[in-house]
Amino acid sequence: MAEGVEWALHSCLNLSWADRPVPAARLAKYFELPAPYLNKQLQALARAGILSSTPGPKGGFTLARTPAEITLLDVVVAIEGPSPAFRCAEILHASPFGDPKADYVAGCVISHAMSTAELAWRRELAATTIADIATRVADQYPGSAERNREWLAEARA
Amino acid sequence: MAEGVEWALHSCLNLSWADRPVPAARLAKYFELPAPYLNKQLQALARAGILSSTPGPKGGFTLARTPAEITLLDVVVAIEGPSPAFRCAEILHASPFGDPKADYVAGCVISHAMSTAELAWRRELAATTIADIATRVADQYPGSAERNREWLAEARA
DNA sequence: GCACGGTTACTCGGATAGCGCCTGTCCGAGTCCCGCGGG
DNA sequence: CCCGCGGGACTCGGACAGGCGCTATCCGAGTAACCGTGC
Repeated sequence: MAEGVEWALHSCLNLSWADRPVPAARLAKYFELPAPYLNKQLQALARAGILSSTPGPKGGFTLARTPAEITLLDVVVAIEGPSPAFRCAEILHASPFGDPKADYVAGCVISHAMSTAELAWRRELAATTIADIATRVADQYPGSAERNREWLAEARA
Repeated sequence: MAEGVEWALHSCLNLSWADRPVPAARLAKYFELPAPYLNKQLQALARAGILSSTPGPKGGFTLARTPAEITLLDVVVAIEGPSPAFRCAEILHASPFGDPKADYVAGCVISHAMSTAELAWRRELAATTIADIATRVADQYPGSAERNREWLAEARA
């Protein structure tokens, strides 16, 4: 899986603590990441309607929705794309007894089993929101929310 | 996900029908796939202990275990490798309040959530065996087992 | 003191190289079958 | 007719190029804040 997914998730979590737009460079500084590339990932999140971007001074990125309305699946799909990891190439079309005009995405038993497993994965991701993550972090590391909000609001580097 | 996984799964299914060794070239011909590359995938399955290879004429690949003892997860792991799709890079180490010597694979809430989802996926794959697939195919496409066994036993192309 | 316009600096946004992994290909080592010759 | 042996062909096994997607980077368009000026 693309490493940018991890960055995007942590960025969304950080943005859930901030109370005003945070520039991509500031978020990148937080994890010592290359700023231009993180910017690219945040753009993808903005295109997906997860983030809202405001240009100009004092601008940056903000969550476009409530943290409770952003699931982990939303972020993963925004970065990785909507196509599933296991894509049935329908190789049964070339098999000796295969029907060239059959729909093997639906008819192939193997494809069906893999899709079922992947559905379980997606269901799990869709059941967890950024708000859930934030709650657990607050529970596990008290005070981190306030610390991070202040840090993100500090003078830009 | 690597496309070779699909080939490996279909190959295992075919081998569960065969009653004697099948050469890689014959399996490749079944799906009109490039033989040398399919051979490479089958080698990986053999290294993982899923297939058993016998050289020489009338040689080829055979299932090393009962179809009921081969799960989809076994095949996926043999091809894709054991490392999970989402690998926590522990970027929290670089964060302003991060502990450089903390274990963020276990401590990071995001990493934990992603691992949970991936575990659900693996659990689903581990619950399905090649024998299950074969049963469903026999149920859905009657006679296909016999047809395929005969075809695989035919003169090599 | 207030309103307004120009300047400035800061932000996102998309277009552009570099690298690693998967895909695809090749040839060599090993092994079993088959035919031939001898007993 | 039966047994042993050598040639041959077929199999796997690992080493070698090519292509695509993720990683990393840059510079330009747009916009809001800020400051100076005039009223």
